[in-house]
Amino acid sequence: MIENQFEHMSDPDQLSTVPERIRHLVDEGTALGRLKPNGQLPSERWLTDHLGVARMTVRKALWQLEAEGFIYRFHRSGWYLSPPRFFYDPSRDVSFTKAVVDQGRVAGAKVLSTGSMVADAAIASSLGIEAGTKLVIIRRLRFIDNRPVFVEISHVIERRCPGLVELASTDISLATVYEREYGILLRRRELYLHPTALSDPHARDLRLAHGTPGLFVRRITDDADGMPFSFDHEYWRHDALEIKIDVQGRRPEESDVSIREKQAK
Amino acid sequence: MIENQFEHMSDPDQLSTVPERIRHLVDEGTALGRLKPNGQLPSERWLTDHLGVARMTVRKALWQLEAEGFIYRFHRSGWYLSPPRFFYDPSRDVSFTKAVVDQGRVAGAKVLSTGSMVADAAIASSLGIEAGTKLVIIRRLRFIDNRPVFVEISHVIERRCPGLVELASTDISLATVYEREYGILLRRRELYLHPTALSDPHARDLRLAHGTPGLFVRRITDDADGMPFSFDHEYWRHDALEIKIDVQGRRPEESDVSIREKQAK
DNA sequence: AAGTGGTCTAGACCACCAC
DNA sequence: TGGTGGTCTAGACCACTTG
Repeated sequence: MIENQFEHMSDPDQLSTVPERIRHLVDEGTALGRLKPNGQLPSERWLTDHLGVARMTVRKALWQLEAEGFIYRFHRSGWYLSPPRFFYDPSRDVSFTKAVVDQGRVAGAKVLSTGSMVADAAIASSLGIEAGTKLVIIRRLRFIDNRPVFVEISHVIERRCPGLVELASTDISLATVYEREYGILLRRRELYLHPTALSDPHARDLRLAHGTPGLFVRRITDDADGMPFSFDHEYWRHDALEIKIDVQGRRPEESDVSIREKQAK
Repeated sequence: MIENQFEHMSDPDQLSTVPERIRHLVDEGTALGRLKPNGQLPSERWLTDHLGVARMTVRKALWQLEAEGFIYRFHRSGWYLSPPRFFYDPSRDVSFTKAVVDQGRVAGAKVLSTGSMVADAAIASSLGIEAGTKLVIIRRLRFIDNRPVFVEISHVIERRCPGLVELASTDISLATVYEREYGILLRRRELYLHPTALSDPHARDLRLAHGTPGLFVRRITDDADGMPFSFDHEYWRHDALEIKIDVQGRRPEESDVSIREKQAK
C-alpha cells in the first residue's frame, strides 16, 4: 500500500490551501526517503479523506501542481513525483541521445510507425526542394530514464538515405544511422515552438490524458553543407524539459542589425 | 447581451464532445462575423443551459480549448476568442516593440515597479561581474494590441546606465533608451525557457487566474562588444506567442561538433 | 477483480468586474 | 448591483491499469 507510507504524516493548519498541503505531504515524504522522483503519490481518494475536502478540490490542486511541473501522472494509473527537467538546446543538440547521456540520464527510443508521403507545396518551399519529392516518415516515442517524454515525427528526403525505414526499425539513434550509413552530419536551420494541449494519438502514446498541456516543436534540419535534409515535429510533455539556447555561436553582425526602432507613439 | 448573438445557432448532434460543440459554436459565430478575435464568448451558465450539461462539464471543455490556445479568459471577466500568436525570436529580437510593430500589431508597456539590489554570487557568475555589483530592477507589463501578454523583470547593471529608473518611468521602449541615452546596443547571450504555471503577482497583473499555464523565459544579455549588461525574467501567457529561432547566423564549426554518439545500450 | 484516475451531475456560495 | 467566473460539496458511474 502506497498510502501506508503517508499514514502518520503531519498536516499543519497554517498551510491554508490544498495545493500547499499536498506539497507539504510530498516534501515530507521526500525528506524521509519514502518518496523519490518518479515515485507514486497517495491516491486521490486517500487524499480526499486525509485532507477532509471533496475529491474535485483535491483534483484541482493536483492539476495546479502538475502545471507547475512538480508532479505528473500516467493516464488512469496514478500521480508521481517529477524528476528534474532535461536541458535541451533544440538549435544545437542534433542528437537527443547524446544530450541525455551527457546529463547522466538514460535515453530510449521506440519506433511507433513508419510511412512515406510526397512533399506538398508548403513542405517543399520550407525544405527548399521540389513539390512531389518523396519523403520517409518515422514516428518514434522518446524516453528519458524509461519515462516517455515526447513523440517525434521525422520527415526525411528519401533519396538522401535509401533504405532508412529498415535501419530505423531498431532502437538505435537516427543521428547515428545518418552518420554511419550515409555519412551525413546534421545542422539545425529553423525551429518553431509553442505551448499547446496534447491530443490523441500523441497523448495516448505518452500515457497522458488528452488535453494535457504540452509543447509543440517544429524543426527544419540541413546537413553540414547546408543542403536541406528533413523536418521534424515533436510533441513534448510540458514538464520534461528546460530549453536552453546559447546564442554565442552567432555572428555578431547578424544579430545586431536594426536595433533602432520605430517607436509606436 | 452577448448571448443573443448565439441564440439561434445550430448544434449538430454528430459533434460528440462538449469541446467540439463549443468550438463549432465559436466557429459559426466567427463565420457570421458576430465574433472576432478578442471578442467575448457566451457565459458559462448560458453554455450550460444551451448544451444541456453540467457547468463543470462546460468548464472542463473551456479549459481544454484554453490549453489549445483557441480561447482565453480574463480573471472573473469572461472567455474570449484568441488572436493569432505573436512570432518571437528571443535570441534575436532585442526589441520586443520593434518585433511587434513589424508584425503589424500594437506594442505597449507599463512600468509596474522599480527597485534595486546587489548581485549575489549566482547572478554575478552568470553575468560575469563581481558579487555586490549594484543592479537596477524594472518590472513591466507588456501588451500586444492592448492585451497584457507577459511580465518582464529586467535586472540591469546600474553603473552602465545611471539614472535609468527615471527614464524608464515612461512608456518608451527600454531598448530605445539604452541606445539613445547610453549608446548601448544589445545582443543576447543565453536563454532558458520552460512551461510552468503562473502564480501571483504575475498572474494577477496579467489578469489570469493563478495556476494558469504559462511560459517562463530567462535571458542574459550583453552589449554589442560582448560586455555583460543585464538579465531578464519573462512570464508569458502560454497562448500569446510562437517562438521562432533561426539558427542560420551560427558559425558552422560550432554547431556540428561531436555528433558522434556514445550509444546507450 | 480491485484500484486508479476520468467524467459527470446539480446544486451552493464566494470574489471580483463592469455598469 | 447584477453578472461573471472561481471554488466547493457529495455523491455516481465509466474506462482503464495493474496485480
